[in-house]
Amino acid sequence: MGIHLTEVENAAVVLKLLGDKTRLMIVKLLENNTCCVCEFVEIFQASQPSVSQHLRKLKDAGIVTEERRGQWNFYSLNRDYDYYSLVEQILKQLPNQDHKFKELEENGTRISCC
Amino acid sequence: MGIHLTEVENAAVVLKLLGDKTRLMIVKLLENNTCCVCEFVEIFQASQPSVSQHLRKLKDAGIVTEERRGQWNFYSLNRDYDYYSLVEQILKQLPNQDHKFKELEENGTRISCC
DNA sequence: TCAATATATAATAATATGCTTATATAAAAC
DNA sequence: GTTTTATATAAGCATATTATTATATATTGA
Repeated sequence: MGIHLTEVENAAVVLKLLGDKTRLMIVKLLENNTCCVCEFVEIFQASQPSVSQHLRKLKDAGIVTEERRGQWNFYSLNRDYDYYSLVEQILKQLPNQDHKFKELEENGTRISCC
Repeated sequence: MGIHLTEVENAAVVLKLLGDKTRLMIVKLLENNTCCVCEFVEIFQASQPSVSQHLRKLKDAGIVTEERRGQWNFYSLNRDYDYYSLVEQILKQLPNQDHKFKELEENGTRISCC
């Protein structure tokens, strides 16, 4: 988080990052899961670069962490993040989205990596 | 809130609105106070139209309410707002900012209306 | 009625954002 | 080693956002 910013300003940065439907859904899905890029591409029916760019913003901010496993990059919620409690409280207000993963499986579109 | 939007999408709209340091501070200050525009102009050292435009966005979304009293427009947090619990939880994560009002009084810059 | 005060609104310009397309990288499979 | 798969990055463009400047409105008080 930038130097010289107040707590409120830092929080505003976090909220702005979560103030995008794709990123907010990514973070909500990561609440209970570790996912690789391909799953998000399927779930959002979005382009790979678009998803990748959203993930990079979240990673650069420290909200999520990235872990390379072979060909795949797995993303997780960073529970050591300075503003994790803010993120946590926001996620608690949102309905569970884990059915998205089941839909992928049912459609047979769940990529084998994940 | 727009039609056809999911709960997560609606929440993203709220977070985007609060993802601006000026608007987030406005809403935090309104947590315990009812304020008119001139106070915000003083506190933020911002232009009157800038503050007015931020307040309009918050009002249009339903996050705050506006009440005309004579020449002045007083703004309050809308506790009947659909996503008030989300707003409330976010504000709980932020440090109290009521000292801002005391600073105005001490500087003698607190406008008489408020 | 006229001037002052408080505020809203409109127009504009600068900047930021998010997507697409194209390309680069890196690991795995053959 | 060449191809395939998964992903990242870069460039470009369209749109959105925010501040400024100028102006309009509405209330108050002389």
